Amino acid sequence: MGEKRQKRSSGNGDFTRNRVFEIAAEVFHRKGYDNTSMSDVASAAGLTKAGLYHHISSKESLLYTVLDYGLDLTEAYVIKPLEDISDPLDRLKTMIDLHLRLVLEERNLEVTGLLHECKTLSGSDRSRINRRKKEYIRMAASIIGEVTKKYNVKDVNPKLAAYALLGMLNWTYQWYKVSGSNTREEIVRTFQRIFLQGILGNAWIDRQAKVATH
Amino acid sequence: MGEKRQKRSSGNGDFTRNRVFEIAAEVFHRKGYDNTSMSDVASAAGLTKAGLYHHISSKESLLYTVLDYGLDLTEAYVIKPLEDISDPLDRLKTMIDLHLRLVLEERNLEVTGLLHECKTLSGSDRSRINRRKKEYIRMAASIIGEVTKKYNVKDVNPKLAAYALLGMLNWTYQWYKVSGSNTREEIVRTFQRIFLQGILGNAWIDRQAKVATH
DNA sequence: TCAGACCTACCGACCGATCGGTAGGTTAAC
DNA sequence: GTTAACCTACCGATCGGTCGGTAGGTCTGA
Repeated sequence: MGEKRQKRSSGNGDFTRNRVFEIAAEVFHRKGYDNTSMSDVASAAGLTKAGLYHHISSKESLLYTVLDYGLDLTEAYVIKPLEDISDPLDRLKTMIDLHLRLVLEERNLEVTGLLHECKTLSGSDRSRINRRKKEYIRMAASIIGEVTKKYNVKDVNPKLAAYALLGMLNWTYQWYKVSGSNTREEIVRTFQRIFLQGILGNAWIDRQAKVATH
Repeated sequence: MGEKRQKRSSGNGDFTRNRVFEIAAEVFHRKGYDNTSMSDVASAAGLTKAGLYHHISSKESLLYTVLDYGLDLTEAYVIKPLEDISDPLDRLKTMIDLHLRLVLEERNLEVTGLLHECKTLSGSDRSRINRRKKEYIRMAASIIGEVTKKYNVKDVNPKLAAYALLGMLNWTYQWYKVSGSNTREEIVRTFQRIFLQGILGNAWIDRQAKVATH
């Protein structure tokens, strides 16, 4: 947001367009999508409404772009890095870490926070977003399933556990303040402990004891 | 919702008013507050807009009433019953049970689900709602603190744990379907296990073993 | 090199629709 | 006849979106 205002010229279309997306994400997050008028977005971007509409086609498409970008972030910052981790428990532990770092980062929070209130999207747009969200849940449940299998935990439904975990992680946007008293590291540590000890029990406790003596 | 349409008459004011609140909660929940027009609420209640305004003073006050009622429900269905339970662990376990039963009940979901998107409220209304919400968080953290103290758990921050728990519980409104494959009982059992074993570890496992042999 | 065609980027003014809310009248019960 | 419970008809404001037009850069050909 610290970028200098560019002189009007041809050829910097993508620059302005991306700037519009960033600003729209911030304004939508701050005021809520429905409470944000296109004039609000325009003036926050240093444009008039007509000027804004030169870059986008509709308010809804603007929201869709922002939400889709939020899912791109999730893929880049969480899903992709996990592919390199072979041990299920390490993968799950890292997933909690990366997911929290994503949603607690101020710049990303503006985007990812919006993902939970996309009722406004209609038809195909909404189902495209929902499909990507469900894929993420599926991934989480799959990791949890591998972990419980490896440690022989029988009485945990992976899908339900995934819902519990995503609730813990995503709910942070309701209470986390960057300037608050909880550091990100403390949150990560606490949530990892609650969830992993929660599903694994003794297996987790033994492992922690082993790590401590090394 | 199954109530017969009443003939116009004097003296049934409270009846109609409460009906308006219930219907407004349902419509707000289904379409979102900002996307719901007062004509929508009115026609859902079998009134015209002017007729609706005979019973309420503004759209915002209507939302406030609904949210406040949601917190009344929480107090009646969760907070009050807990006061009779002296053992901290029992109290925490029961709280998870009651909270889930509250938010998974279709009729209440319409009201409690709205509590998470009250950005629209302005000034004193919002702070009044937020105060009651914070009181609930404080209560949860306090119970957790008692439990960890009793079982000598040192490395769990009760406030952070409370946020984790409320995340698990409240996030259900994002995925729970009454007709879905998970029964309420299964959800309650799983969430109790994950959270209680998550913060207590061996103490919880030992206790479960003891209960099983009795 | 320079005129002119063409482009992107943007603006002021405006549109139809819809919003929350109201003024003032009507009906029915007591 | 008073009053609660509604109605029809309307208001000003604001919404998402568009229109015609313009400033100024770029490309092309003579």
